[in-house]
Amino acid sequence: MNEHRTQRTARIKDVARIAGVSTATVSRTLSNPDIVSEGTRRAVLEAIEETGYSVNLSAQNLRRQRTGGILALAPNLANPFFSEILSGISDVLRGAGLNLIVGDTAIGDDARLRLVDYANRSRCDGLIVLDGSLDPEVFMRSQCPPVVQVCEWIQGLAAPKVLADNERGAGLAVDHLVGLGHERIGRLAGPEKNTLTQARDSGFGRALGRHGLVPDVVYRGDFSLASGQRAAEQLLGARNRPTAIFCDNDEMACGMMGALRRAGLQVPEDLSIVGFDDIELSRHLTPALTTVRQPRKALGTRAARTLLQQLDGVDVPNETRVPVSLEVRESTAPPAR
Amino acid sequence: MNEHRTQRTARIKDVARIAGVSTATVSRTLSNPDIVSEGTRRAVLEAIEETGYSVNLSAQNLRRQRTGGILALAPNLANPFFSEILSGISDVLRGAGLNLIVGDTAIGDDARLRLVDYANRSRCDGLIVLDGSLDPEVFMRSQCPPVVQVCEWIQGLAAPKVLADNERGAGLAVDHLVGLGHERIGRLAGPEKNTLTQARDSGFGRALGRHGLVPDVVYRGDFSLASGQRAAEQLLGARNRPTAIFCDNDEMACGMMGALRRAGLQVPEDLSIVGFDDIELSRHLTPALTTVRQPRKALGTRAARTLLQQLDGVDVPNETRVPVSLEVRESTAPPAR
DNA sequence: TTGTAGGCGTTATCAC
DNA sequence: GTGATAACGCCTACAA
Repeated sequence: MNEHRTQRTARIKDVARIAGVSTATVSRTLSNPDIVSEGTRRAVLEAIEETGYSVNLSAQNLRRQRTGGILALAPNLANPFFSEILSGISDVLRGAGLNLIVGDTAIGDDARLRLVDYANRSRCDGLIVLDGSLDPEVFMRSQCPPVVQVCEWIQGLAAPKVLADNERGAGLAVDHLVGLGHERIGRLAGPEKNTLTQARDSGFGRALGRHGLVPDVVYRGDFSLASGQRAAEQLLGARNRPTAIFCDNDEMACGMMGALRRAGLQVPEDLSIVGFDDIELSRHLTPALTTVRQPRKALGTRAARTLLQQLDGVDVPNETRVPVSLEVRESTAPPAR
Repeated sequence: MNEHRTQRTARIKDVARIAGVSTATVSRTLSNPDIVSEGTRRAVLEAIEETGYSVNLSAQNLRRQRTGGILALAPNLANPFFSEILSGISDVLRGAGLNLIVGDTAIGDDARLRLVDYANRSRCDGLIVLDGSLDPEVFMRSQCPPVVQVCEWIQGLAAPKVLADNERGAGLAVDHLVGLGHERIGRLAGPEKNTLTQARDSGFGRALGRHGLVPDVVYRGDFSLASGQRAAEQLLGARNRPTAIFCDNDEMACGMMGALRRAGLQVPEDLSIVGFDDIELSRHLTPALTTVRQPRKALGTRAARTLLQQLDGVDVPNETRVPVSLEVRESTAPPAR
């Protein structure tokens, strides 16, 4: 209870002195309590309590040759889609005593250069990559710690992936729309080179094919609300509209729906819309959005667990598929006669 | 170019040996290039290039008595409101060579205990707190590094705050509604003990007072879409409805609006709604939401800069107010006659 | 301008 | 069971 003037935070030495043992014993008490005797342990714990000691992580990390941190690389921190995945990652890492360090890859030109610094054993013990547009080479150098990819993935990077079942999701959307009677089904897709978009494109095409149909118009967006709005404007200007649109995420669907309704078009009466992700908002829209549900938190936790296994030297599957499901709400209906 | 079998990553010693200098010189070349001679510098940089050396941060941190990380504590990573602030923080920290470590405070019962471990100099060089519901004591212990609070703040914690001008925001909303002719203005507020809600409550009441009015009904929510929906249900069941509602954030406003419209009520014809935050979504809703704009990214960057100044020993203002503005859109109109 | 050397705080190895 | 002690990799007086 006595206040020292110099509030220097306690070191392991201080604890050792007060407990009347060596620093080695203090260290053991903390990391391997079973091998110290009952009495010593108690003395040490008391001294720790008294001094308010907590281990210096920089020193511990140096000694243990690790950093205690996992770096998550996301294209856009501000996007709720990614932040919920991060939340899942965070949960798992905390349990493992690891810090979650986040890196926003959506920055200036120097971002790619910097990445080399970050993908380094001295910076982090592992990487979780949520951005499929990054250069694979960075992650293939020997200094780079283990990597896991989530949601999106990088062409040519062999690191394990944790993915939603995108093909199946697209299939569910198509089956639903065709079941309602739609035959002219368009698409609001993500960027052409995005692996996730490609997977859904392929699922979309195949599912249509099973029903003897072919894709109608395809618009390109960038997953933003604004790009949904832009696609709606294109759609409104077109002569021959599809009766339904399958969007690559809920935000674009939402942006599109807003613009369409503002222009006087009725959803779903004039046009059915299906989204992807099932962000929380979707059920609160009017009309509530029919969408393919993607368990984002689960994607995050799975990714983090996969990475931890890798760090433990356990073999992990090259690809983990997380199931998706269709949430049918109000934005889809049979096409107008 | 020669591949070693053991891909041991290069140390400062290796660089020194190859460059034919001492490790001290290598270190100086990196941290203070001006004090080494032109030729030596070039030799060292070449050796660094050749070995692919990058400094070991654990060692550097230990030596420098720092951690290289700033911990941001947010109540809910999955909430886009916070994630955009984090994005601003991330930008600034990266520029300063600091890692952004994120901690989700919305976790199990043990969270509060753990906090003590995290608010520690050996864990991070500084803290940015986005959660006003935390225990102030944790941040007042001597082991705790400098703290900055953003958006919300903790009663009894003296750490500098970076805040939106909540009182004024509420005032803008009220002035707008009163200007439209509303006299019975209700409120969908956040939790009673939330400091941010309190500030807006007070701004709300004062602004009404200036117009000779008093607050109408007050609903309590928790900033979630779902709680907006619940408030709408209460509202729908009430006899004597206000003609306008001022909500503490856009998500509650959105949840409320969705539920009202689903029940057949027209916004803004039957009820005007004003939100707070101006999240990206708000302009895409139908009707587009009138809301108080809060520059979230700026809040993040200001907070981060304030913290960096504190770390540099610069005096910082106890409170920084970031201006807000009213975005008038479609969800507000004169009250029905 | 450059080199030498001690120490940052911890843990693992080796004795006892 | 416990205690010395030698690293972990880097930086910075101090000396040259």
